[in-house]
Amino acid sequence: MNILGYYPNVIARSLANRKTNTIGLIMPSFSDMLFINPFFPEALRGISSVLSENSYDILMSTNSKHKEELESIQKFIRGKRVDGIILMSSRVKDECIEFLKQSKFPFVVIGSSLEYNDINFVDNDNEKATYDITNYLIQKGCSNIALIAGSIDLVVTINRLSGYKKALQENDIQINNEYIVVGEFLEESGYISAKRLLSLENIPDAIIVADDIMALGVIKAIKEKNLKIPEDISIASFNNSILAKTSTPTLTSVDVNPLKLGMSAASILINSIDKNDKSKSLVVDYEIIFRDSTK
Amino acid sequence: MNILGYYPNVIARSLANRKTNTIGLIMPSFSDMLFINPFFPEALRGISSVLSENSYDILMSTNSKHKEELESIQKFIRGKRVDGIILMSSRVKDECIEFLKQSKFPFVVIGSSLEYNDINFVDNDNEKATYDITNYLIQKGCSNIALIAGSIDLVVTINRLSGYKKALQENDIQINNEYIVVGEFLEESGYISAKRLLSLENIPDAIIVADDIMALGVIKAIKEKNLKIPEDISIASFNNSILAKTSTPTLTSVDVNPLKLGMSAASILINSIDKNDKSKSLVVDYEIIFRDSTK
DNA sequence: CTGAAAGCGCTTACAG
DNA sequence: CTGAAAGCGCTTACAG
Repeated sequence: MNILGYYPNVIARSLANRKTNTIGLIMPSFSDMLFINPFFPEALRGISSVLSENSYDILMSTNSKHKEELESIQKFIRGKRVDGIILMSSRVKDECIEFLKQSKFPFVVIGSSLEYNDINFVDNDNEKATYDITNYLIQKGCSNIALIAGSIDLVVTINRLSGYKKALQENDIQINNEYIVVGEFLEESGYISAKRLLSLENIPDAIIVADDIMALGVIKAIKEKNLKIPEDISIASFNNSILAKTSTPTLTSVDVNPLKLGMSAASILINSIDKNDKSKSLVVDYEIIFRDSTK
Repeated sequence: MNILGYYPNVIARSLANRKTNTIGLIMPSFSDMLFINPFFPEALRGISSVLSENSYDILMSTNSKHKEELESIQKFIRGKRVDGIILMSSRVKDECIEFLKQSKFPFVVIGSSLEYNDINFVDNDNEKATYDITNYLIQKGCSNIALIAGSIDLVVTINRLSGYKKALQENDIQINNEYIVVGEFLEESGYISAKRLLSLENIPDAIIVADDIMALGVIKAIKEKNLKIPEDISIASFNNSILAKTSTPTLTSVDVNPLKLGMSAASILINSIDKNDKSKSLVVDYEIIFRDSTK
């Protein structure tokens, strides 16, 4: 048939056999962090490579506001445009997860849900990662450890907060709520949050930051105060982007393995569609890369 | 109808009216630079926002090798899956452009073609940008100016090379082929290319680099030689990513406005589809951001 | 102007 | 096992 130049009309085929061979990718809205963050292209690369091998295409949602994410999902499902959906992030009481679960439509979350265990998801053990880092800083003699987290709506923030608190408690260090700051995944936000911490009576001797970009702002604020990193204040952050390697000082940062998160998410989803697998979750290893910003 | 919970089947509609309201996005293959580069997510953001406003969705190609790009295009078109196509980069004798033009299928290129003027495209004036930078460096007293470019297959490389040569010639500076190095858009490649330049008998007093990430490698090589930036060697690069702001020293870099490139590409394509517009091209302004890596 | 029929290009289930 | 018909869920062109 190929010799005759025949090529099947994919749309007609989809209509007939009720299979689109397309996965809907729900992007974080642009107001959101993930777009700037190198996490996103890496995860997309992982998703794309696995879907490609399995002859699935990607239909990307084009929403600019957070509210539009659910609308995109509904549009994709009701319009019968996709066989499954990948959510790139998860929130507390996530209405997208809620809707997808209720619809019994195949989906997978990069991240996890506080409300449901019986869904497909891939995630790091963010609680343990933050627990490990906090413990490490304590081991190195820090006792006034602050946390600059991302939005409190994000499940990842809740998990990290909980790992942070757990480590402090186990080491009999009082949790100081002034040391917990919530920000956005932007350099400016890191800067502002750090300035707040540095204006406290007891300034922290270590700061854990949710993302490398934010950490750059933190470094800036600390340098402005003429404090030394890591002598006066240690910094540890997340995502191990190229910024962590190139900043001054270089940043201790957690590699969350976005490529593997993306690949795993895609393959779990495909199995759930093609083989009707039960809900499955996977914990992807993280790795703490120690650099000059910690002792 | 909405009250009754009716929602049209988009697939069926597409089959009936031969319109998918979907744009195919041909991603650069992963081996390629653009994926790591912040250029890509920004351009995607621009594309996405315009398509979203016009009720178009994005079908992303999932190719991992360069050769697969053309296959993706053929699959999209023959399968009648998209109404138009956006190419994220352009090469010399680009077979994707060739095929699309021949098929008379609506498309737009982010970048330009050396072979065709009568296609839809958006691009910076890369020749002039490089011309401007080279002139600036000459004005500041540099005369041994090197160029670390990207792949020679890319049209952007050809254009920049030509702007570089033009500025040298106009200033009666001999073009030294040893000063022209071709690399990949990776830090390591910048490092290796710079080491080569620094091993020459007459080392350059200025280096123009195709991307900030590569420039980091260049900085590293120069520091290893205990040379000073910009006193001994000036550096200027492209893309004005966050790396340019945060590296030590900070980098003079060209902001190519990827957001606008993406938005313009999308709107030109939509006009070409919906209003059957003639081929149109747009030159997007660049801006040279001067920082500490140049005098 | 309205409504029923034909058609988009496939797949599937069924008659032979 | 093969081949023609019915059906996927819309839109479009046409008869009334």
